[in-house]
Amino acid sequence: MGHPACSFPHRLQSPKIGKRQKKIDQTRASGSEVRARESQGRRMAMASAPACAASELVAKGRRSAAFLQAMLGQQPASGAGATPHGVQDLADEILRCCDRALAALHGATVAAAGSAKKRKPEHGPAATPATSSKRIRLSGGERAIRRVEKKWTMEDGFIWRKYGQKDIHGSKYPRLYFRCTYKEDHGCMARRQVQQSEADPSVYLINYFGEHTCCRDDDIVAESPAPFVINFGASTRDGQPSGSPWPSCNEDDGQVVSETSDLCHSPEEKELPACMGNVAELSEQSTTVPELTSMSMSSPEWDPSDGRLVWDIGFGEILFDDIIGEFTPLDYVGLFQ
DNA sequence: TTCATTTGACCGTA
DNA sequence: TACGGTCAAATGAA
Repeated sequence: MGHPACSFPHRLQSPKIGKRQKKIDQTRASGSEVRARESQGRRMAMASAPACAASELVAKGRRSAAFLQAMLGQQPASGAGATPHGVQDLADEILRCCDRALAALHGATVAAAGSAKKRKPEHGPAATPATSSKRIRLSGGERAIRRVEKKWTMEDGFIWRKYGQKDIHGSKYPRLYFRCTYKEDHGCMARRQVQQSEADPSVYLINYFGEHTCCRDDDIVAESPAPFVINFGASTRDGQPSGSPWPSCNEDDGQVVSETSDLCHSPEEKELPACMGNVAELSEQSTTVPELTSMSMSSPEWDPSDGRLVWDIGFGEILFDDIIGEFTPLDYVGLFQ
């Protein structure tokens, strides 16, 4: 399946490639078909299952911490049974850590997503889209669409194979070159370049080139685990705690499929437009996005006055409803305290 | 033993 | 000629 953006540099047809292809062919000849498929299945599982499981575990941990916090809050404010302040702080810290872990697991896109929605254009001159598409010239001379993303993690749900690293002139951090692991198996031409932001080393600037064709193979689709489904828990209009507002792995309905862009999104981006958000799409909807460097995440907090989760990400408070409601009916959102 | 990563070298472009 | 992108042998990890 060809995509204009997938055209590979013509150097790949050099004699060197013949040498490399020979090695690859040898490797293939030595391995049985069964082993290859097992390996393939393992890799595909690695692509999403661990993140899924980790997300679920962290969400569980967060629920437990939230209950603990609630229990502590029910303790009398004074008297013999009063909760030590440090314990409350500890519970808060656990919640924050869980939030950040979840954010990291899903590309930490929600902060940018939420802020992109709430943020007013006059907030800061340095606002730049976290994602952009433009045409650039590749080394081979051809042009291709690329997508640029800012993320707090290099993980995007795909399995990448690093094939190079280069110190970039005038840049403090090297640029890492990745191609899809399934380039040889499925001819997937997706590539990406990852470089740490100089302004904020915790932020990765990721350039995507080409389109993932590996994820379209029927056999892989059949082997791959169930798509990452968002479960916000049962409707809790009665206010009963029923689960985390964070996504978790669930076979229930409620899967929301986002529109696709010109490039293949990662499975998680496809399956998880809600809650954790998709920085690419959301940022494309808005013209400006706040600088990631100035954002600080904290736990969403329950506002009993109007029954909403409020999320302070450093740009003033953002209503959790605003993030979730963008994609999914609020009835799906299980609010918890 | 297999596979992924590292890293120096090579090549094309500006 | 400088720079960026890619290759592929060497190396290390599982």
